[in-house]
Parts: sequence; C-alpha cells; structure tokens
Amino acid sequence: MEGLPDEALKQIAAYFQALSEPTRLQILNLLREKERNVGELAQLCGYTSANISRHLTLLTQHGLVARESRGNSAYYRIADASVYQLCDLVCGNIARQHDRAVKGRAMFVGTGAV
Amino acid sequence: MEGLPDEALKQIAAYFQALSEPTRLQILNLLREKERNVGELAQLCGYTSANISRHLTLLTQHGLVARESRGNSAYYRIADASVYQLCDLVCGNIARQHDRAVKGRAMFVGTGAV
DNA sequence: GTATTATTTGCGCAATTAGTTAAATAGTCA
DNA sequence: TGACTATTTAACTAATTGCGCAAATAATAC
Repeated sequence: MEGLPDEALKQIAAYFQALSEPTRLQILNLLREKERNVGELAQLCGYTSANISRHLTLLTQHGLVARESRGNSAYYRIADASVYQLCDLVCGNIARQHDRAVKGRAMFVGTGAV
Repeated sequence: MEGLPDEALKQIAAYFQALSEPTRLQILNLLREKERNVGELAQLCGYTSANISRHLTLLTQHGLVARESRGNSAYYRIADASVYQLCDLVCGNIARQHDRAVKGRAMFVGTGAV
C-alpha cells in the first residue's frame, strides 16, 4: 500500500464500506455456518427481505458472497472466507484499543478526576 | 466471530467505517512514511485543514493514529500498524475479484456477447 | 498586552444510505 | 393458462456524512 493511486484507494475504501454496516456483518456471520436464502436471512436479521436483498447485492458485487438460484429461492453463501480474517484482525485491534482505554483511565482512579 | 452480540458487530462496523473513506486511507498512507502535522496532510491531500482535522479526530478515536502537540502544531503518527495488514488483505481480495471478473469475461471473448 | 500561525469546532449544504412499502420480475405447481 | 411464493427493484423518507467557510481556541513571538 505504498504509493497507491487514487483509484486504488477508492476501491479499498469501497471494500471497507461494504463491511462497515452491522446488518451486513450479521449476514456474513450467519453465512459462516451455512448457506441461506433471502427469506431466512431476513427473518434472522429482523428486517424485510427487500432490505436484505439489497445488502446481499452489494456484498455480491464485492465478491464477498455468491448467489445461487435454486427453485424460486436465491441461496447465498460466503465466497471469500478471508473476510473472517479481516474481522478477527479488527476484533484484536478493538480489544487492544479497549485495553489502552482502560489502562489510561486506571491512572486516574481514585484521584477524583474521573 | 462466531456468536457475536449486536454491540460487537456495531463496533466492528464502526472500525471498518473509519477505513471506508479514500481521504482517510490517503492520510494513513502518508503517515506510513513519517509523522506529519495537519497542515502538511491537508496540503498533500488537497483539502482544507478543517476537513483533515476532522478525519484525524475520527482516526484517533479508533486508535488508528496518535496525536502529539508540539509547538503550535499537532503531529499525527500511525498508532496501529496492523491497518496496513488489513489493507494488504483487502488489496489481495480486490485483486482476486478482478481476476475472477477478467476470467469470467474471457469466456465470452470473441462470441459477440461482449 | 497584540499579532501571527496552527488547529479545532459550529453551521449549512449537497450527496449518500439504510430502511420502509408497493410494484415488478421470476420460478413452481395445478 | 392462472395462482402462489420468493426475490428484486422503484420510489420515498429520515438520518448520516464529507466538505467548505467562518469563528473559536491554542501556542508562539514580539
């Protein structure tokens, strides 16, 4: 990621943006177990099928999930398992961030400053 | 990332969102080389200092960069180098995605379908 | 103190986005 | 064919966001 041109930055940003929405992460999380159709995902997420369908379209466009039409349903499955690696990394970063925050506040405990 | 609660998904999404903006990625890219102050970053990015300052605040809140006040300037540096790992992973995924797209289209080359 | 420079913040605007409902499309079955 | 179900798309709303301008804040120098 040294001297990346504008266009590359845009694409990377767009990829991150696909992952920047709790509902989409929930979908990816549910698909971790097994493939599911739109209706199932909608019910599990607690949103309308229309909404979930659009999220799935976006995830498909970024190559994160794959669509397979079977009967009159559309089944989606994970297409790029490395998403979970990304999430693991992020979880680690968030955890470290929390640790730092806690340790930072610990310095003031009992001083009346907090 | 198995049975993540809603709150965790929100935090992960927020972290990805911090990385979902080309200008912020450009900032991180520039800070890869060395620390810089707000004015420098603003000039290099081609935006106002106000705008860059806000991006830096957000990046700081997520623990991605660290701020150090020196003189009457504010110097920022990378606080969590694992961002670059994330970006490398994403770059790989995008590249694979492109490969697939190219190979997919290749099937139709010369058929008049494309 | 004032002047100067750097950064941050308040405000408004334009563009984007997640969500809804309703209509359009696609597939199955009688 | 028509009825039924599942998915996608259109249209709309409310909320968010990136940006610039201008004012406020902070730090240095005189």
